[in-house]
Amino acid sequence: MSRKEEILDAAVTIADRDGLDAVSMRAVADQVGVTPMALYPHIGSKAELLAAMQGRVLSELLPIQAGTDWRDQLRQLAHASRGLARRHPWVGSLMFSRPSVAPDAVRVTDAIYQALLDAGVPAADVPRLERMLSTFVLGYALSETGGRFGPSSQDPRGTRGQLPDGALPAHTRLAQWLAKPADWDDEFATDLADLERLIEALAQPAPE
Amino acid sequence: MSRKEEILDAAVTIADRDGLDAVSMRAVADQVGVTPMALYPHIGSKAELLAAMQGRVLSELLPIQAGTDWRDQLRQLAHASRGLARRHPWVGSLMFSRPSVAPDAVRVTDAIYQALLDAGVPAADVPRLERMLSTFVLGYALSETGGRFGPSSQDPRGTRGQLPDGALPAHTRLAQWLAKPADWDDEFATDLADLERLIEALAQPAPE
DNA sequence: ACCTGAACACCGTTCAAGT
DNA sequence: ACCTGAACACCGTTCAAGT
Repeated sequence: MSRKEEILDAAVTIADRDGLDAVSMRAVADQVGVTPMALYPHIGSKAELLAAMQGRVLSELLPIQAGTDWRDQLRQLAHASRGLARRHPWVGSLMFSRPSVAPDAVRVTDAIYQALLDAGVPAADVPRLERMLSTFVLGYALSETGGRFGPSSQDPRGTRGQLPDGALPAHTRLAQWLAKPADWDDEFATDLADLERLIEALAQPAPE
Repeated sequence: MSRKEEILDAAVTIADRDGLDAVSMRAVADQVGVTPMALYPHIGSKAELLAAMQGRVLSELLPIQAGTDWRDQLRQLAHASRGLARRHPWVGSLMFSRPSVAPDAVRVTDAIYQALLDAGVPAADVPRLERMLSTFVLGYALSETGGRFGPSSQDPRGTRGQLPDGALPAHTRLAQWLAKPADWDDEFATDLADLERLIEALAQPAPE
């Protein structure tokens, strides 16, 4: 194992255990058993270290088993991406801050393109639709791991007190459904099913 | 203007101009003309300062003009949210890290609920669909401002060299459409139109 | 080539002291 | 109540020096 891989391993371990903020050059160096400055020849800078960490965990999405059904293919990739973000809760925020150009990341994009082509989506719409789907999947995963879907996101009881009566008519009408907590697994699957129908609607009758 | 508002103004000004990383207690204190420790009685901690900044700029989405058409309503809110994220490029990352429970943010959610109810979406599906739509809109905005849609996100020519020939068959097939840069305004509008159709598909014939 | 150690210019926050 | 100033335990990174 090269020193660079050793450094990446240490950084990922720290991020998984203590969060991205705990990944300091000093902490990584400690874990490796070396002085902070010894990291620089191998990783360049902290920004490059973060990019390399992202590339490394994205490889966990591979290999993609070539399915015959585009629906299975997209579902598998979506669930795998969400799983990845749950195993490495820090990766979501990194995904939005740079293009995913690591070779393994581009392979994943290619698989999504292929699934959309198989579905019969016009070639001109494929790149846009890939961005839309990955934006949703990454956004959902980041909402879960980052805290947007956290407690009180559904039940704004505390907030309602600060607002005049009747300021939230739709919340009142939906009180019954806002009361019970969401099942994030179910919701993700249902969202994907809706998006699958969106894809079908865009597909042309003759897929080739 | 209270001291707290003065502090929030200073923090937002710095973040808009130099990015979120430039918002340090020391920098904000400097801008206000006071010592760093003088901020604490007013804002509690840096984490609370960030939350307050988020709440403050979200208020720019108000007031929501009650439109008769749910389509107009959703489109306006989506474009306004994207515009907000472009005026304050730091807000996207904050949105994903905590529930939007500021009173003004809940008003926005209520307007979306109302639009979905007007569209005829079953009440049981409304909260889920609101989360799906806002996840997409916020994710799209963050992709633009954060850098995910940045250069080389579409044309992975550099990466392709690192991969064996034929590793990216779908990219090859789509070369023609991947070559020309995307128009992010157009793409956002097209995505919204697709999502509108998704909403229509979920709507029941009798909206009441 | 690879690593160390001191230094620089920063952080958020605590604490005791001033008015 | 509001603010200051010194201090503590951190940052990322440069630089000169060692092997």
